[in-house]
Amino acid sequence: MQSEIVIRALAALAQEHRLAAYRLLVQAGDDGIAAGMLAEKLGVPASSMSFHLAQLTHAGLITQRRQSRSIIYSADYAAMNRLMGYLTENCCGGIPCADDAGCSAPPQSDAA
Amino acid sequence: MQSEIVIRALAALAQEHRLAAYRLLVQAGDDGIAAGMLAEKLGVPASSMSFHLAQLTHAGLITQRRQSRSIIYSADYAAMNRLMGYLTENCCGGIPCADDAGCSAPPQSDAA
DNA sequence: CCCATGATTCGATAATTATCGAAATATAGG
DNA sequence: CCTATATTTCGATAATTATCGAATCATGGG
Repeated sequence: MQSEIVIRALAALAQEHRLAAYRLLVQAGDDGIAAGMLAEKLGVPASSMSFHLAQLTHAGLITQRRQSRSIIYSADYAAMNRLMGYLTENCCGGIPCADDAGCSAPPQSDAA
Repeated sequence: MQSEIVIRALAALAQEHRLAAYRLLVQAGDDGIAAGMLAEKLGVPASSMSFHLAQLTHAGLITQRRQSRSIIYSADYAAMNRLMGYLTENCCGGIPCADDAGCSAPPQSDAA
């Protein structure tokens, strides 16, 4: 995983409406949620919601599928896990971390 | 954990130099790294580095301590773990996630 | 084909964030 | 006390990002 996509993912999540949308999608699971429904739940105009969903999609954090006239968005859990792995990579320089540090990053074999 | 601090943390990490600095600190462990050394390693002017370190500090992701004339920064692992917990909170709406989804968020009792 | 619905794209504007030199602050040593 | 070092604060400017209405595109039904 390279830092450019990581930054895009972090930037995508670092915004009130996008974070809220992402969390709703995480909780929704594979069913996903339609764009219009997200806009309604968050009280955001459709065009703004679309802009935010595009950012999340471009960052690889969510996926979209069309279902009739609606576009259903879903969280991509694997992407989130790659992101977390990247952030804790080589934690503590390989020294076994104290438990209370909670540093539990698994060794990343696909590290860039 | 409330979303405001989460957004601050994500925004703090969503920047090239700050992400690089944070990762160096994660790998450095408790020894930490001095501000000047970080600036040198990243090829960033001292004043810019200071600005970025302030953002990370304000987000609660790193801590600082003075050691003689230097200020040593260290990663706060617990903060990172809280952040990850928040992002995967209530993953899949409580439905046991598929293994390949890698969704391993523990139940967050201190969830906001 | 026409109309309604759901969503995205466009374009202009407002708001936020990054950059970096110069000046200021803190610490240490002679 | 004076000087050197390490870092932060200030201030001005550049760059990026968010917002939202209007226009456009895609789908489905009558």
